[in-house]
Amino acid sequence: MSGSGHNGRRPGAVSIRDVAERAGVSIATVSRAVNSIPTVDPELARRVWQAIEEVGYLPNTQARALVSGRSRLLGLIVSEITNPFFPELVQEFETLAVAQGYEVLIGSTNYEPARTESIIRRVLQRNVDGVAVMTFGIEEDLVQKLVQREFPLVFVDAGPDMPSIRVLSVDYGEGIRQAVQHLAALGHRNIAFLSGPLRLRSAVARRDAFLRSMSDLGLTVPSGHLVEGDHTMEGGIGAMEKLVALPELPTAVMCSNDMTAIGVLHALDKTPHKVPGDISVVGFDDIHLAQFVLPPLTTVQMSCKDLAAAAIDALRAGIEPDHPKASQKEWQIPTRLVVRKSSAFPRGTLPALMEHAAGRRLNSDQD
Amino acid sequence: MSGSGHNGRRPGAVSIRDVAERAGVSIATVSRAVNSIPTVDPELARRVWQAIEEVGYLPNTQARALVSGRSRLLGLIVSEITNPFFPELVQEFETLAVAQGYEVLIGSTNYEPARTESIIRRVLQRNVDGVAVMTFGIEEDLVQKLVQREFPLVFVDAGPDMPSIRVLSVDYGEGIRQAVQHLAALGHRNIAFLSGPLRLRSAVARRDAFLRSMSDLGLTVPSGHLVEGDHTMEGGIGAMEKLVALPELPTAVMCSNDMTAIGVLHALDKTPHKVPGDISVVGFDDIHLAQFVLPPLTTVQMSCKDLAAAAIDALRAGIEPDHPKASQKEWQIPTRLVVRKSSAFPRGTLPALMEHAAGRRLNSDQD
DNA sequence: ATGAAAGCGCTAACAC
DNA sequence: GTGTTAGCGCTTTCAT
Repeated sequence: MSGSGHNGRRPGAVSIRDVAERAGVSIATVSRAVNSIPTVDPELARRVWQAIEEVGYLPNTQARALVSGRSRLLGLIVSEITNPFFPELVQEFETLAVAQGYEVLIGSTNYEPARTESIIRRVLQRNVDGVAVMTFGIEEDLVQKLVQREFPLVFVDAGPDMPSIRVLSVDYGEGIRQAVQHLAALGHRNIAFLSGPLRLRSAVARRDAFLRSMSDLGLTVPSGHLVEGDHTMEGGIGAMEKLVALPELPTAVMCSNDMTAIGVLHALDKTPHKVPGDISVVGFDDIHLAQFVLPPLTTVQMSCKDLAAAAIDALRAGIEPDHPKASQKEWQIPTRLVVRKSSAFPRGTLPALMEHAAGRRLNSDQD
Repeated sequence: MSGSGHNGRRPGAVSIRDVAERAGVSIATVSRAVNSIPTVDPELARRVWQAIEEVGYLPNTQARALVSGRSRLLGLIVSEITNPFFPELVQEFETLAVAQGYEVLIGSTNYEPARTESIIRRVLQRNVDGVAVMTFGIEEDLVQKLVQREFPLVFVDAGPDMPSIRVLSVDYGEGIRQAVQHLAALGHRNIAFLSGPLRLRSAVARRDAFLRSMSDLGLTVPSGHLVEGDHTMEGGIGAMEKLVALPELPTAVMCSNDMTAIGVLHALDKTPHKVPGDISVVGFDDIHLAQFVLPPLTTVQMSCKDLAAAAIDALRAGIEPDHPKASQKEWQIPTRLVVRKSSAFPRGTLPALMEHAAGRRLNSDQD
């Protein structure tokens, strides 16, 4: 075994030299075989692969990264990994990244500047090839430091207009319009909206999309029916309690995300109001949990898979010099309504009186 | 700028040579200053740090790892990142690791051999310093390959008896005993158990702890009241539906994890049985969600923070030659009952008749 | 206390 | 087509 330098090298470790020696070739040939360079003699290649097998060789990623200048490491920055939406995103991102030969360095900011700072440093030091910032909000410092180093960067919704920056543009409008139209078609005229924290760009975008959809239909939203939440279940409970305390209750509530909607379900469970009989509830995100709450949640789907796939595609476009989409700057992410059981006719409408017959046809998901 | 080799070095990157040049010292001195070697002249050190500041130098982790033989990378292998327990664990693990100067390479096996295989390869190639296997089950191949390379390894519950392996020993018995005694004290005699998938060592341990606690109290469990679930909400729903179909319903149901218990809550919501009026439900894990379901879940807490802290401590004990606990092989993880609102007197018992008065005193959590 | 130089494992240019 | 070699950025001897 060749490795016996001054350092604490792991005893079991095997280097390219061990393979070369065993196969009776030079280390360059081993390297070429490993990297599938076509010009290597088939017979030699065979010997190399056999030697690799025999000694259990695995190329050292650090060394590769050092010499090639590419770490094959992708940074993924999310706000909080405890919010159920993010693990699903992380999972998809990781799966796709690994499938494409990349590793993922995850950091969650928790909206804390200190953590954000630390993540940036780590990402820089590990020399990641690119960073996807999926915080759904602007973190100014973060942008600054990263932009300055000319890292390929992907943002959601946001994005200073710089050459190294690509943007995933979520089409909030489409899904939310579908949802509002769905509720309006059922007969709802009085629809409240529980927003996310308005410092988040995406929360503002969702709220605005809702207001636009409403006014397009000639519907108005009294200011009391626009409540700011914080994208947590607790926030949803709090926001709904505010709504319930109002003299006039809306017949439907749309939420900026599913966790908020689930909070609404919980808050209403403590009141005599039934979902969807008295109040319809619509979420946003379509997290896994949404299908399993009671009643199953009607929600606007923003597919984690779409998001993750687009993020990686955009990142690679920035990383790999001759990627087909190297000059593309924007990736569109669609959204769409998924109708389940938390939305129905408002009580007292004619369709509601005919509920048994009509409900089957109009409010159908899987039946 | 020194860096202009043959490779695609990032334009903004700054190397140790740039700092040395700027400070008018050798790269060795820069290295020493950066690593706080005491023998470096204070004045020179000051100049070095100033230069570092000016050029925005960050040491390249790959190079450091290559020469030192230590990557300061910790592998964390979990079963499925979509199960809510794991993100919480990952979050804690990551926070603690970063605070202690380590990075985390996460992999989720999803119980798929192909993914497991890929994770091992990645972990080996990135030359992680140690791996925490928190899958709560044995994955034979995984153990084999990792053990063979003499990686410092941490397992939960399991663990072949090898020098490089440390074990986190979760004390399932204590928390589960507390839970069973809690239910028995309330008057329950007929307690069912919904286990996890029995191929998981930890699921078997939980079930056995339950059975032991029951027999210690002289209580028996008819075989129909022992149902195998799969640690998902869907599984909990399915298992509870089986139980409901039985001629004699238990008055309390203990579950192998919280997701199963939440499934039980959902299943019962579709029946006339009320929780906790008709049936008490107890979970295991104490995930974040447990406090927010309806009713808030009485559960056995296995603290993620404890688990993560112990895992990192154990890993470092194996990695760092003169760690105080270098020879310790086992870390104890306590569990404890957290009483919330999903457990109460069985209907028809005397205490239940006096519920209003007694419930306050005996079934208290935060009131 | 400081600098020169070797070398970690690998890739890529260059020579043959 | 293959081997030799320089060098990625850094730490760590070994001289001084």
